[in-house]
Amino acid sequence: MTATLTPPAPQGKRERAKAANRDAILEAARAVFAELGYEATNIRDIIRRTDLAAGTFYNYFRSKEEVFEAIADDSAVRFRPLLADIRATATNFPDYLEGAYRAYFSFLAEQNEAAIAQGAPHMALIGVRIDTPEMQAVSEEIRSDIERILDLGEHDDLDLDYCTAAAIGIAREMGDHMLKRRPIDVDGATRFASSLVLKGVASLR
Amino acid sequence: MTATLTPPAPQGKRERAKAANRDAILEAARAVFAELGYEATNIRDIIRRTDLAAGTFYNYFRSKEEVFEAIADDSAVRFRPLLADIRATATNFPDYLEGAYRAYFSFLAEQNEAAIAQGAPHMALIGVRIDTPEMQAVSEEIRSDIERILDLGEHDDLDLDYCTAAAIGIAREMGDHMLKRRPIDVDGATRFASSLVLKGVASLR
DNA sequence: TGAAAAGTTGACGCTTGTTCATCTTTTCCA
DNA sequence: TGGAAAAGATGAACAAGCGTCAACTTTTCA
Repeated sequence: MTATLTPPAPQGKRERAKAANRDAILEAARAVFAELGYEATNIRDIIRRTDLAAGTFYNYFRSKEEVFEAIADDSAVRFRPLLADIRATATNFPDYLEGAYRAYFSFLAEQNEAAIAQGAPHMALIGVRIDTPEMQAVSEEIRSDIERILDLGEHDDLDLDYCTAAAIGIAREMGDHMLKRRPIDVDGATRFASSLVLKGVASLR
Repeated sequence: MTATLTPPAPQGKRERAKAANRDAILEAARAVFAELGYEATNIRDIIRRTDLAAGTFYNYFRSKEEVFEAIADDSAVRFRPLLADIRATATNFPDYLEGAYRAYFSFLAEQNEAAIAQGAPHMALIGVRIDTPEMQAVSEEIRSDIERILDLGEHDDLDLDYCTAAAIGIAREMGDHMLKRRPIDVDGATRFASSLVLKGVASLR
């Protein structure tokens, strides 16, 4: 699928090896989870796909659950800069909304490109959702983006928290459905989601 | 928490025992998952809370994952009749929407009552979502409810699938947030969700 | 009433998780 | 540049937990 974002400097050999090992484990885990599903996967399956020894796994992750979370977290880490771009560009709410949804739906499509191409054998990661710290950070960014760009005043009683939750819920659920359609229609999903929220929110202020 | 819906007739002794055992396992599993979290729980932890033997577990479920799914499924099974009530009563879209959201949010609050009362020790089941057959059935019911009640014609090009997904995504995500607030505000969540969707959808037709 | 069917039991063998003493590689400073 | 110290990898060994199954108990039914 995709390698983890490499931090800027190619530091000492030790640190590079560490990053590479971590990536190798994540990469292998992604593949195995997709192939066997979460429950059926065991740590030896994961480590066998790398050229590392069993014990090494525990230098990086404490359990299968932790690798799984790291994979999810990793996605959030890679998504953040895309969202930052939108934030930097959009000057009004409609543009922000549309940009953010498009960014998310395209990201999702890319992420699942490989799985989709080979007919989605297990899709282990679709339908099971987890909340990681990085994902929460993204939520909070979106929340403050909305607050700023809508320029919410004292007596605007739009419930910002619910508003963010609703927008994100739409993205998640629609994202799953979008991935199930052929051809994958990022555009349609983006238009649908952004106008729904735009008009819905307008009526709530 | 809550016992599984008991089927009408109290049949032969054998069948009654089977249902009771299954319920006992589900009940124990719910408690243990909530206490230890999913990953930390093992099958013996679950079986120890019942007066059954280890081997008996495998007469009912194949794995920990399967019990987990059964718990989720069970929720959907209990939710369905509530939704059926709404369907039977509501004659227009706004009423249906509001009724369905209220039913869902109250159901959610009740489900988590126990956990909330004791300060939510682990909340193992919040933040991890899974899709079970019963849950998909509920989705499909909602989809056809919307279709019928909006009386979608040939050239209405509202995307029914996305529409359902969006409405459900809002419920799920807002539901999590609602549970985190004190006091729990079913009313506020219901109003927010239903007007958002109502106005949003109106603009999309 | 008793024989067959259904279901339960828990000890056992085997898979998987986790640790750790040892070895290899890298760092860094004289 | 040499070599001691630190960091980290290795995999065999041990521990924990899974899932099976032969024996046993309970229920059904003719």
